Amino acid sequence: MATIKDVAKRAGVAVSTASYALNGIQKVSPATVEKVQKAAIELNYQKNGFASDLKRTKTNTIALILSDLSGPYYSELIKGVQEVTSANGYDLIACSSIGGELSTATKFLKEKRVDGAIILAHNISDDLIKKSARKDFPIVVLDREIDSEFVLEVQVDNIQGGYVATEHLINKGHRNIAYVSGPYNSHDNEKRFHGYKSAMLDHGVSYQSRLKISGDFTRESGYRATKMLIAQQNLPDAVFYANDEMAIGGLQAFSERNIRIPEDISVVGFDDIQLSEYVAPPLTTIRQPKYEAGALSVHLIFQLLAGEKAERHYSLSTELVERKSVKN
Amino acid sequence: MATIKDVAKRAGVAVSTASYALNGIQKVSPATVEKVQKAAIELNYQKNGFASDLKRTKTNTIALILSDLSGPYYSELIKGVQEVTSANGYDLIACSSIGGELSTATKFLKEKRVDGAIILAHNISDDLIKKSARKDFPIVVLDREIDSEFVLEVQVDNIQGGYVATEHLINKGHRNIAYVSGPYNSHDNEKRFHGYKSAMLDHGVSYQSRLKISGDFTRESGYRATKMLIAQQNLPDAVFYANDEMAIGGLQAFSERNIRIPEDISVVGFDDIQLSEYVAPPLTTIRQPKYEAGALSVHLIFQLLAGEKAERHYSLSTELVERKSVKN
DNA sequence: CTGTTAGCGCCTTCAC
DNA sequence: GTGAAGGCGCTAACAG
Repeated sequence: MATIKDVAKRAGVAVSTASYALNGIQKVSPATVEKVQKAAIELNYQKNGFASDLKRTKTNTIALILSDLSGPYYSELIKGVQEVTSANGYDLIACSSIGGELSTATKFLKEKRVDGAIILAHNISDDLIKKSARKDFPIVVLDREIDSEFVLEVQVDNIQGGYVATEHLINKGHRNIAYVSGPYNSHDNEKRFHGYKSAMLDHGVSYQSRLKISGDFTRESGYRATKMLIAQQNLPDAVFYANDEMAIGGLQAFSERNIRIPEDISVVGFDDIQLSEYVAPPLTTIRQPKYEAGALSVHLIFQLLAGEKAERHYSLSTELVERKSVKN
Repeated sequence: MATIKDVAKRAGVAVSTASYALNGIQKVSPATVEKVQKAAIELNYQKNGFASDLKRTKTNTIALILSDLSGPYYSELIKGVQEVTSANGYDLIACSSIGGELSTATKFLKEKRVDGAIILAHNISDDLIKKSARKDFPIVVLDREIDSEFVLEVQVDNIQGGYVATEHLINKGHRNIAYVSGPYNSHDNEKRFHGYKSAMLDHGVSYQSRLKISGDFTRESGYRATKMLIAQQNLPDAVFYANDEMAIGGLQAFSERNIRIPEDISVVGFDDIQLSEYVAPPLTTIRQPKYEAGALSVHLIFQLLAGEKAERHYSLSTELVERKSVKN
């Protein structure tokens, strides 16, 4: 592997001159630049990224940290992040936090292998995030609240989403509305639940704790929760699932028992994942502005990197997507 | 930012000793190790990853290069790669090749910011791959053939897949079978088509070029191609779409014209994407061993990195998934 | 077991 | 406009 030294030698100049020439710094004569470039090509020279980063203490790349790279859910989010990142001439790498403390994500955070990070990964601790963030290493969190000067929060308004979903059900004449929850440690779940309860309250519908069934955001758990609901005999008028995956699991459970959606019972989900449009019946759900969340997050990172100030908290609103799983 | 020097000073030892202690090299007394660790914690020391990589000329991370990080298609593949990578104590980063020559992917390849790469991205040139690969930087390509000592090819047996799909249609009594193709520059498409033709030939079914309709792997193109097919009046008995996305577009076109699947016409796709199970009717298709492809690829990288020899070409076989889009 | 020291490859003052 | 030299933070001989 040729180094800049080799190039300099071959071009018959000093290393510094070669460096200037290669980096387009207006300090060398055109003739010299050409000589250097020629030598570089002849030697198939490629700069060593690490050495360069080490020296400049800047990587020009930002990381997107996800708990699971393979989740189809992130598609839109990634797109938003990617577009803005490259529009600003930065590089983006995605890394997974699987493995917790030993994960690639943790390593990149701790060792500052990037200039900033966007995090949507439960299994990265608040503590690590707080410790890692600093002026020249801003972090945006998408799934939690962290009180630190260099950590910004971009959130989807889950309370409003939960409220709208529930209100829709109420407006369609439903009163007895069950809530299938996400895991207890999920912020998102808590807020959706909060919205659900508020809507009930505001419309004079009474909430009883038996209406809350616990799930964990997986399809399987939605299936199980629904089975349980069915087994308990007295079925509610409608079910609000804290996410689409669980709703799809629920749909399956209902269909196995020949309970028709929406004739016998109405269903609404949350997220608007791609599948929701295709299941039978197509799922009425709450769309999250994922692309926007991604794009905004990177924007903020660049803002902080540029030394500008920014609000610490952002809330993006959701939108009801009406399809066919709610009785009219 | 504290450096190892600061730690050493605070612990009252030499830098090398601190380095050994921090890296768990059996050369320092337990007492010293403790002293050093204490100092490190007090100073909130974090090693600088670049400096470390620079010195070791090894990053312990491999890159997965995809043309579009946001494609849901890759889910399984990524999982395979991820699991094997972390099982070997390596880190994985995913990066996109959007932007071609200027992309993050290109930069990582050129600057050797990782120890090896797995590539599934049309817009990275063969030339760049050939130039980048070397003994200590093995590359696995998933979507093409490249003749170079340090580039390995892992492929799905598309010919066999195309053959099996077509044969299935023939076995079910179809004779007049259309093929909706992917883009012309796609290796995968070409092989699937090849399989299709072989199966026809082997079963004494004649192929005419009018049976081949061109598409480009997008849902939209499947929709358009199907519209065209319908407009031409004399509908075939069955359509083999070169991928599921197009088949799903086709399903929609048929449904708009009230052409029933599979009563009026049979359909088979290719890929077995998640959606295929949920569309109406559920799509009969060819499953690709994506997880296996990912896992195998990383395995091979590690093998080469360890200096072992490996076959240069691998072919993984596909499998027919029978659902409801083919008439019995 | 511990300390000294020489780079890894590059960038960047500072003199000339 | 060009060259010499120092150092980014870390590791790994080598000596003691």
